[in-house]
Amino acid sequence: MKIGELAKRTGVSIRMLRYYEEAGLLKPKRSASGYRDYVPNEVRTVERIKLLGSAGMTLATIQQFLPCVRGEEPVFEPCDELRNVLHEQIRLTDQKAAKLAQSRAILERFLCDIERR
Amino acid sequence: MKIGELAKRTGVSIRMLRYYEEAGLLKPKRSASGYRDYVPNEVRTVERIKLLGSAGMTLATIQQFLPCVRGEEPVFEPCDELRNVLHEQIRLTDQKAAKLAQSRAILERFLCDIERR
DNA sequence: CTTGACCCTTACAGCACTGTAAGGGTTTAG
DNA sequence: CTAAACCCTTACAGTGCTGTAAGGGTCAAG
Repeated sequence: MKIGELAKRTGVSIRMLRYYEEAGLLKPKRSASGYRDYVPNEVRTVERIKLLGSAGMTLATIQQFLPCVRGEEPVFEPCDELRNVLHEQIRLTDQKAAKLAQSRAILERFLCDIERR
Repeated sequence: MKIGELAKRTGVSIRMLRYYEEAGLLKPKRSASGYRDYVPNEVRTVERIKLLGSAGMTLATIQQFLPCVRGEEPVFEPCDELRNVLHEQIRLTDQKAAKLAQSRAILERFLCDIERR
């Protein structure tokens, strides 16, 4: 499968598929002429990358995490270490959420001040 | 007051004070030799910028908002329009928070999957 | 006068993507 | 064979700050 088709099937732009590769998340073989040649399985891998990305992970983090999710078996060895990544990720998310809640409170206060002029 | 002192008093780096100016948030006079000369009042303005910034506003947004907060009187005319800015800002914040909550849920799910291997 | 502390401008770096463009091969259908 | 449709690499742009460095004036104290 060439890059264009993978892009269509996953909804991820060609640009980003190349970027994923640059980040070490995909390693497609190359045809004689240098075209990237993806195995059908990669479709799922890309879906997983999207999922992890939507969980707020950086590509670098996803790279640590992906081996764990790759393959038919959902989980395996290095996951002991990856649990930490996950906890850390959750911590970061909560932290951002807290900051956001604080921002919201400030905005709310401004709104009150203005409404009641 | 020169820039170094304003920086010390507000805890904002010199770099950022110049950046605020570039964004149109501060307009200090210049001494004969070209040094920025801030009036004492600017200390409060900078504090307000920090506050609005901590509410998640972009400098561009703060610029729209600042005239409303500037001056002794906390609020005045253009605030009818600024109410919209504020509502929009809250909407954006809620939107980010929602996305974050979603991310957290995904992470949580991963964590479960892993814990229960 | 000299030195150290300050100030000025311009501009590049970095984060984490994402788009787009330039310049140039490959493949495939007509 | 030719042209459209694809693919390749390299690299710059933009977002929204923030730091840092280069190259060069200004000011105050000794």
